[in-house]
Amino acid sequence: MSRRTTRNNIVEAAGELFYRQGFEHTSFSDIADAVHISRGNFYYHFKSKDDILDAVINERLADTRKMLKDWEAESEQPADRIASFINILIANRADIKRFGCPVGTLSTELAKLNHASRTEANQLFTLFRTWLRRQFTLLGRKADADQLAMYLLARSQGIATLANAFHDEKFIRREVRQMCDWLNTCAQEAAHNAKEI
Amino acid sequence: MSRRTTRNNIVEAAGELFYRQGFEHTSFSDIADAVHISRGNFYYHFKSKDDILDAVINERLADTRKMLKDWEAESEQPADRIASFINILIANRADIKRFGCPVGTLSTELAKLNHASRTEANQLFTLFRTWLRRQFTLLGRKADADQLAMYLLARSQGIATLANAFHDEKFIRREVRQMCDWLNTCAQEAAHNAKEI
DNA sequence: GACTTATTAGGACGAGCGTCCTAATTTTGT
DNA sequence: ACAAAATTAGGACGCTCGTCCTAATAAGTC
Repeated sequence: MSRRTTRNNIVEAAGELFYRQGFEHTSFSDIADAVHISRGNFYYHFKSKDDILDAVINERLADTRKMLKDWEAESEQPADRIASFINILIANRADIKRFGCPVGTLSTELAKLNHASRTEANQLFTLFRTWLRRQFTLLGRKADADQLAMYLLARSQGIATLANAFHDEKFIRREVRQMCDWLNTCAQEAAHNAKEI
Repeated sequence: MSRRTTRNNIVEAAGELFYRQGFEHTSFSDIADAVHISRGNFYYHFKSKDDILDAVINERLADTRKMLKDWEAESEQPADRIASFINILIANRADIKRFGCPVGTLSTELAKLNHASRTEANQLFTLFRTWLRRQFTLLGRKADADQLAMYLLARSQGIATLANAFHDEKFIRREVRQMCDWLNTCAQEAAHNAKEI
């Protein structure tokens, strides 16, 4: 897809390091070592560390938009699409156990730093929220679609936080199973309501 | 209770700053300004910054133990005690909106820093987990007490994370209401099961 | 009131940080 | 092949950090 430019390498390595070690705790030297370039050379591609962060966030936003689009293409049924969302916890369980949720932990860190890019980072949450809301609407839960979206987002966040704290993958599996059950109940209720009308 | 010593002042101010700005992002100068003491003078009371963190964590552990004990003393019914837990989200909603959950955000940060006191900090989670588990057991849900405890912990964490990201207190109120409903259902089921036996 | 101990102030230190500058090198276009 | 442009390396900078040291002051003891 995108060419293997130095700039891309920097963004990729920085994104990974920001996720694993946190934004503040990641230095230019860390990134330079990962990309195998000189430290002082960053400023040809970016004008500051914050600038790198913005690039990382924008890439994540683009990746997320693509992922959500793919999920819509892959599944006809909104319930199946929502299930795709739930299952990222399973797909990324090893990383989540070690580093938490990439979206949530970044949002939390930037909030503490009172960082200018807070808002940008929180757009990641908004992306999921809006997308989930639409799926729940399609499912026939227009009235409380946003509440359901937020419920699912919050629950996923909590699972990631605790899985990370307790280093427990099995907890993720169990909770995902419960969330899938909940989703089925949700879908059945919606179908039942639809019949009544 | 505890005397107003310089040491106590340091721990208190550091605890507050670690919560608001994060551990790493809080410098000795920040704490010194808050306590109105000289910067170099910390090392009479503590031997390192990590040492201050340990003191902060230990104080939080002690405070939490006391709080849990008080909840047990205040309420006879386990369901009411669990409700006390749920309601800290309401009591602390303003701080949670601004800074997230003190337990969760510290755990998340120390995980990224791979800090030696990670384990200590996560004891805070364990405290709540064990206590909640006991209450659910008393409620008659011995078989899945731990799962219910983890569910409640995780959900609370997620609510705090999203309330912080979206700067939304109303979301806290709504979710707390739902959790209380869930708790009531939980208690009724338990009572029903008890009758059958 | 002198002496010992406890506590504080304030600055020095070395290291690491983000940033910036310039010279060298590689790539590109003709 | 050569000039222009793009890219990189490497070090200098000013600053802040955690840490440490020592002199000054306050508190407590006999």
